[in-house]
Amino acid sequence: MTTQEQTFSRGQLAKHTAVKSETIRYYERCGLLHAPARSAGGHRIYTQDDTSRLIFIRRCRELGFTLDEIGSLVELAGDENMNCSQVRELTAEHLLDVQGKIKDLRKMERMLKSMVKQCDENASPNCPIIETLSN
Amino acid sequence: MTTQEQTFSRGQLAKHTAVKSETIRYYERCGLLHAPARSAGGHRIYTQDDTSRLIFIRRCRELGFTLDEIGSLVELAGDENMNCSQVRELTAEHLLDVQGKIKDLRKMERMLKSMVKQCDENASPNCPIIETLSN
DNA sequence: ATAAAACCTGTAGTTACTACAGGTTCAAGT
DNA sequence: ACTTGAACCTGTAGTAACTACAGGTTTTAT
Repeated sequence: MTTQEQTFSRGQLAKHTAVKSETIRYYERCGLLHAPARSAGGHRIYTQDDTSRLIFIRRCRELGFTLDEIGSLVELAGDENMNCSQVRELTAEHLLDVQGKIKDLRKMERMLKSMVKQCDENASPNCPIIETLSN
Repeated sequence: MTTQEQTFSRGQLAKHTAVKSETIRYYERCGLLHAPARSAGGHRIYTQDDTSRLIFIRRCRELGFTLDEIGSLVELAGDENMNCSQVRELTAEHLLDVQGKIKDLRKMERMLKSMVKQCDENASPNCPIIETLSN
């Protein structure tokens, strides 16, 4: 007796994984998801495995990994004799990336804050924000 | 006697403003820069005014404003009876945007840091990063 | 049996550029 | 005056990660 595995339509998979159904199709085109089985009428049929994989992908996206990076992670995750250090390296590299972005944004934040503040304290008819931007 | 104003080719404008020459063409297509005068042979001829405007645009970009937002800012800046409060509002809104992004990135940073740390402390053969991502 | 919801495909739009290809003009040196 | 190489011209396509159609087919529920 084979275990009867649960299957899902694209819409159902979308609900279970919180990934939009159009995005699922997109991930298939990108090669992040395997092409699934099809019904007689041509509708995609997904399995539990697809659910796990898609949730994995979604988590990675939430952490800001690019689809390319996720491709590598998925591959590494599925590798029998997986090299944990490669995963660590990929993650550490991405962390640096994120930290770089934070640094840039904080600089913007400082500038913007000071501009708004200047504006609030301003009495002259000239807009201090425009002045700052024009120099 | 009319003041002889200095003019620039696209490449020269690019050098003066630190904006790439292809980008200048792009900004013109977007309507951020006016279509400039042309030489007999069809080359663009820029003036000091274009320089100022482009530097303004570059500063805005450095602060993370979108081209749409910059369009509004440029317009407001050129308005005789400009409403400073509109500029302030646009800036304050953008500041919130930036702060939101920082918040998101910091969350990612925390997660990624903890994943890398787990990995470093790990002795088991399973990769803790992959485990975390798979749940 | 019917009707609505969900699905199918392929394509085009989004942001802010960047990178050609294939041709023309300009500036400098001889 | 002539030549040559750099800079310019146009239009189009590519990037990332989706999203949003249009126009048609299948499933599902009543």
